[in-house]
Amino acid sequence: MKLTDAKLQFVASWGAFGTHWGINRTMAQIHALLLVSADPLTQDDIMEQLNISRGNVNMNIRELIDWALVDRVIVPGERKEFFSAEKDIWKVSRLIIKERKKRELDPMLKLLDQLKEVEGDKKDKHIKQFVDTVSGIKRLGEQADKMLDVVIKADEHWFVGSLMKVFK
Amino acid sequence: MKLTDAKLQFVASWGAFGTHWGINRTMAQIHALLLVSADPLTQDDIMEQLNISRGNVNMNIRELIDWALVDRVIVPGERKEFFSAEKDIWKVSRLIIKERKKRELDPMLKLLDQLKEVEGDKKDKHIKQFVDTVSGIKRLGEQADKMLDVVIKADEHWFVGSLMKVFK
DNA sequence: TAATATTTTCAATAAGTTTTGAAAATTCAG
DNA sequence: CTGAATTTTCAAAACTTATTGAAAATATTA
Repeated sequence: MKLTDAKLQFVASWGAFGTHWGINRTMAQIHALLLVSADPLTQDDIMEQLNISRGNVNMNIRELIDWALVDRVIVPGERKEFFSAEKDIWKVSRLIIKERKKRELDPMLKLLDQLKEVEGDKKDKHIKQFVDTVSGIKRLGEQADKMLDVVIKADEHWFVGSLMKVFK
Repeated sequence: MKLTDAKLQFVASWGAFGTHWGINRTMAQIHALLLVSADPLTQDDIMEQLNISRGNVNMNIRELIDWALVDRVIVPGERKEFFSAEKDIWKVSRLIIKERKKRELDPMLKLLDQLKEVEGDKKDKHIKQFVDTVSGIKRLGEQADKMLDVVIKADEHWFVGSLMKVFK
């Protein structure tokens, strides 16, 4: 397979993949394109390669910068802005985990804490089922939370070396 | 907070949560409702409690059964079908991990394998960047794959006991 | 400073996804 | 078997989300 086709397929698949993870298709595609590009690209490069509008590129690039997955790059002698993706894939995954944890897991744990405080007789089977379910999810979430904190702080070497002993 | 309100809020939040994970809002809401219900419910119960149409309930229940998160329950003397959610939340999370791994991670790894075989001079910086990125993602994916396999097979006791020693 | 290039915004529109509801199919009791 | 209850299907409608593109804002050069 030729490089151009391989890139196209990678970008398309990464985009489809993203949609299963609550990430907008174009954002994932732009990210994929920048990941496999050796040099930084301009908005026009991205517009052209992905066949999308300027506004679309602009908004999604900003979102990627927000997630710290993409950086603005100054190219001396060039007036346009260039963009480049963080290439260390372990760092990328840590950035994504960190952001999603903050946006999703943390608020969910806060809510579950409140819901446990439901009024009524804890012996009543309907109350009991509710409290048990909510508590169970909370315990699971807290374990996930701890685990993700460790992963976020780990580097690849530690991760593969130390953690993977457990996961033989 | 009263049980009825707490349930409503749980169902609504779980639904919103689901949309960040590529899961349709109603499917997540039905799942949430069944999780906190002490007894199995019929399609009519769910229609009434969530204010949604019969067709909608039917399609989403089928999807939940597909994921093995919900079971049809026969209630003796009743003509209608009843539905009940798997209540062990650790088992639930393992079922979800298993299914998403199969549907998403496994195909992605297969694709990455093909893309590594791109034609051309591996010394060329554009080829190199592509191969390096794809290989890096593949390595990450393989570690995740192994780790998830262990988690899928683990029970809560092992998980909390043994894994959490690593994650002090 | 003015002229020009570049980036950003956002209302309108398009595309994609979910939901409805009524008709068709199936199941079940008598 | 018959008829009522129940479940399933799926085309059309409603809703949600993503995209466009042109105008406004900003930055850069001379």
